[in-house]
Amino acid sequence: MAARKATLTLDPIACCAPVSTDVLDEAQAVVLAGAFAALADPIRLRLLSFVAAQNGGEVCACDLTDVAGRSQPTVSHHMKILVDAGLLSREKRGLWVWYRLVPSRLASLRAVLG
Amino acid sequence: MAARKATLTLDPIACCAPVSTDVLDEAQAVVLAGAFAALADPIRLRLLSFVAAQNGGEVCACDLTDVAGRSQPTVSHHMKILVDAGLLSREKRGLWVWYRLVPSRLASLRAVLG
DNA sequence: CCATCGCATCGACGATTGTCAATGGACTTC
DNA sequence: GAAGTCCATTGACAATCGTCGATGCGATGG
Repeated sequence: MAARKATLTLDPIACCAPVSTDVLDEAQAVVLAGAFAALADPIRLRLLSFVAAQNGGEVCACDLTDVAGRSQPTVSHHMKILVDAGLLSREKRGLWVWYRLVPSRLASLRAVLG
Repeated sequence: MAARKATLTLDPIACCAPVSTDVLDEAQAVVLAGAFAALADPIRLRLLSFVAAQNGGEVCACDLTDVAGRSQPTVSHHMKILVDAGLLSREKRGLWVWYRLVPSRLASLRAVLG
């Protein structure tokens, strides 16, 4: 273990002995950060919770502009981010598009925090 | 319950009956989004996991530039974001600054995802 | 008191993000 | 096929973010 970098005459043991056993590597960190970034917007959180609150488990895209209070292109943009992050699945049936939660993805993120 | 907005002659019941019972309100969403935003950067995730990996539970700021691979001002900036988000606590002892996890904060975020 | 060290803050810069109007593509109905 | 509807994509813009060099501030040691 490398010694402290401090050149002051303070007791070296006073500053750490970094036991960096379990630090996330760069690649893992980038992937996880991308997932959390998808949650880092109030509109997307509300959209996600709206999907989660549905009884049938799915929601029609046509209702989302009201929930978000944003224009249709903006909502579409946010939903794409959530889908790309793996948090939602998207299915087109006829004229409408339906979204569902991807619980396993949420679970994996939850695991990172605990 | 409001009827679908669709004006096509498709079966209205084919598109949703939005039972928006539990949607996050705006204020909650903003606070949560802020917390997730703190996790939405690879450097910050690595810094956080580095703190979490410490045996003593705390880490000296003097070791963080090596872990992050970034300049000292940049690391200080990221640590401030993590502290402001309530994920880390900061304590100055003599010349050095020490950081610790705030487990309760992580737990509350985990709860949101499940 | 003065030199030195650890860390925060400031100022500036390019990169990324959230937003909307305009447009396009896929599908349904007539 | 023509008209209409839903949704995605594009292009543009202001705002925010990540980064670093320079500087400032508090603490330590001589």
